[in-house]
Amino acid sequence: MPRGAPSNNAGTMHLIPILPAEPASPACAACSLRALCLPLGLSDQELALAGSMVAQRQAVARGDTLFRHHDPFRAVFAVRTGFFKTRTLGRAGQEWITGFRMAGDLVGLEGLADEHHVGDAVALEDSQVCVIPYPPLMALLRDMPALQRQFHRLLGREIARDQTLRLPGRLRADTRVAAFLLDLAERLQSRGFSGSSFVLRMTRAEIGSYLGLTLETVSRAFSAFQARGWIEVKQRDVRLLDTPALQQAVQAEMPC
Amino acid sequence: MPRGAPSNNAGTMHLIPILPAEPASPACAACSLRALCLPLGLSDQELALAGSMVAQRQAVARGDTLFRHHDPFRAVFAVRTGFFKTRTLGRAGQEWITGFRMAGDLVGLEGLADEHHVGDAVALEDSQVCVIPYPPLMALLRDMPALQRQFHRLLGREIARDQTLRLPGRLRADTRVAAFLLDLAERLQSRGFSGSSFVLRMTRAEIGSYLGLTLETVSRAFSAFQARGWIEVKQRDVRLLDTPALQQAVQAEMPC
DNA sequence: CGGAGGATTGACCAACATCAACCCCAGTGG
DNA sequence: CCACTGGGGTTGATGTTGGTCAATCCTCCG
Repeated sequence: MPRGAPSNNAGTMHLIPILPAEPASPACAACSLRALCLPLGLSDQELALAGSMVAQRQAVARGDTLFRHHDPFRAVFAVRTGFFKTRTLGRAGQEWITGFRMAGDLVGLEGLADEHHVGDAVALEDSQVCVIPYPPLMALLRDMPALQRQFHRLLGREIARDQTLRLPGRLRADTRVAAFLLDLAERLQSRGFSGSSFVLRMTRAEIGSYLGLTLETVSRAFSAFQARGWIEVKQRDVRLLDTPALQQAVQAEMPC
Repeated sequence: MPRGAPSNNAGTMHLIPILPAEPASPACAACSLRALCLPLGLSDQELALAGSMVAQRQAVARGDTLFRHHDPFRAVFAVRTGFFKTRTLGRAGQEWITGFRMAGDLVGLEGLADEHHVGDAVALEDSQVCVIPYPPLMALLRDMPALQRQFHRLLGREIARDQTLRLPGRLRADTRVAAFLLDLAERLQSRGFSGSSFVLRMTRAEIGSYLGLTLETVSRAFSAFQARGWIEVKQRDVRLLDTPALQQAVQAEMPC
């Protein structure tokens, strides 16, 4: 079992690398993530139709890429289980992390812009995604206003998110780390996992790259929070002991 | 004539504050921006329909807001003439600039997320926008696949843009400023203005806020570029003398 | 002509990056 | 079972970048 495998998410092991054209047996209607994902707000009848749009499930092993920079954009992906990072590779090979995606998130929306993906999506643990081919999606959006509305909602969320997440760029280092932990905790919680005790799926270097910090600075921030009794960290296991204190530290610097 | 008025954009003066329900006389079909804006790729017939969707034009005077944080989301706006900044206000009243918008850009897309706008949009010069109410837009997207495609394209561009523009957060100060100038120049050029000689519509403080720098650092970067003969700056007038040098300075640090 | 907001420049200092040593832990092979 | 290896994490010492504070200038506008 790979390092760091004790998973927040159930059912990520024993995956066949690709499940080709499996007709999405437990379709959207039976998916526990439907309240977070595209089908939110659909009627039962619409749910069945939406399920038919999901051409296949795909398993992505830890370390494999879901798509690479400049791949043709054919589909968006909904994460079912697992965890992804999205990144851009520099000419010198350095990695610029642009985001982390978990169950219920859509990945690959940047490809809407010009028929090509922007950056890579890499699985940080064995994962499973629903493949939603773009042309059928477009057609279905036309027929189902509720689906169209929800799709727009998710797109708007990405845009609004990036607009508020630009802000961390101007925060002090440990404030950024605190904001990162709180964001992660909240997203895990909204997906039914514990929001106070979880396993980091990414390295310190990846967190740093995402936040625009070095791995040492991230490590120091963790240590500082632990010294203050706000969190408990041991390698990748994190326990939030004083969420309000973290929130307050962030609020003090953040707008709204 | 207001300060800094010699404008890149024609036709920004003598504006009536609001042009209520003016039926968009020179509709999309006659608009010089249609190749940049929503109607890109529509047939003549579709263009006429699209024009009918634009309920009204609205004039926004320099300093006025187009929408404010948490205003109900009713419409997206297409900038016809002028220049906007989008921002978030902090509790202490400090301003966090999230972007600058010019002719042909859509503003207010973040509102798609949850029926409310996120942040304010403020005109940096006398401007004019097309008001595109959301319900009619949704309906038209349903009937016109080309419009739907283009709408998605613009949304995807926002998402991809934020993903690459997160990067400046990790660049050195003058590299960020160089990237900012180049981005501005390119956008102006693609809209038919000069890409090598233009007037900054925003203050050093606003640039700094956008880039996560102080106004002093922005000013120093400008001075340094000028000393190297790369640009010529005098107050808000900028002339790019050695674009390749600027590009190279950015490339050296940037990925892709 | 005076005032005010914006821009420039300099001196100083704090925060974070860099460099480096060391530790921890899992996996591997003898 | 233990020693070894290597990737990841922690911690400390030092240096650089860019923020802070402050003085001065420029330009527009009343």
